[in-house]
Amino acid sequence: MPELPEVETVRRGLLPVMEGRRIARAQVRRPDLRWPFPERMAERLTGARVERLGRRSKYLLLDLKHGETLIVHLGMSGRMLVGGEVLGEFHHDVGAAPGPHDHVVLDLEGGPRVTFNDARRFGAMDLWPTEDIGNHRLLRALGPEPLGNGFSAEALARAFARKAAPVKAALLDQGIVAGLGNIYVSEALARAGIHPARPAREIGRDRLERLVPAIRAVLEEAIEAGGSSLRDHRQANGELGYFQHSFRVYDQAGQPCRTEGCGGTIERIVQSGRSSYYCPGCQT
DNA sequence: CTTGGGACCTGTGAGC
DNA sequence: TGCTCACAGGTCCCAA
Repeated sequence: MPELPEVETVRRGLLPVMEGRRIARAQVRRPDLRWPFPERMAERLTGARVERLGRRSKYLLLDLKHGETLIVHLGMSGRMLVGGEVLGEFHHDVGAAPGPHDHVVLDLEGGPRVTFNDARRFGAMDLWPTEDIGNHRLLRALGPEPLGNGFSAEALARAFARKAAPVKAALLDQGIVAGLGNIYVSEALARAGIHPARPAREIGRDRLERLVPAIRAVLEEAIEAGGSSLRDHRQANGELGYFQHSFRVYDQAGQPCRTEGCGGTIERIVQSGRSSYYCPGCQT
């Protein structure tokens, strides 16, 4: 579910609710998500003030006043509910009582209740010293932020230099660039005119110079649109999650290519067990 | 070292 | 209506 734009949308939604506020009470309703929760997580969160709410790749980072950071990953189906609103996955269930998938509940002092809900439980949470956050096992091997200064055609050229793997797989590798997922890789490759099966090392410098801004543009536009909402029937908040209407190829198999004068038809292929979408007419 | 496949989970929609 | 199957926005871990 959530790739960088969706996680950033969640962060922006939580910001006014959580930043600067104390967690009056934390409830942990099961022992684990993908991994066991850290020792005594509820106690360590209770009473903690959220100093800063940041993001690294697809991870939310809540810096707490006592020097620990709460690391949150939404996995495939993780959502954050604020009061009755859903941030991150824009399905609804507004106002529903705590359900079987409401795993962590945070009651903020003078603020609403924030609930972490994750049906599939591929998500994760951990607590780690803020000063050492870069060494956390989940964060230490991440590549550059695609919207940051460390990401460039030069950086991609170095990472792709001896990679025989398809460019689709290379861009999903979080150690090469952090935050892209299945949707935005397909969308970025479509914008750059690159076939997803092309071996990464075969892509020339000129095309990498097009790929980098294509990645940045698609992420920025998606953030602007509040991310992408798939498989939802309706929205609680009309301002959120409209980027799915701007997909050029993702989930568009059989549809005509939107590129001017192309006339191709979008195809779906499977690469390392995951769907890739592209236009055979204008992606080479 | 690289690469691909399996594993982890639950929910949903299509087809019969 | 109810069943089965394919598939879903991620990524760790391990075998080849």
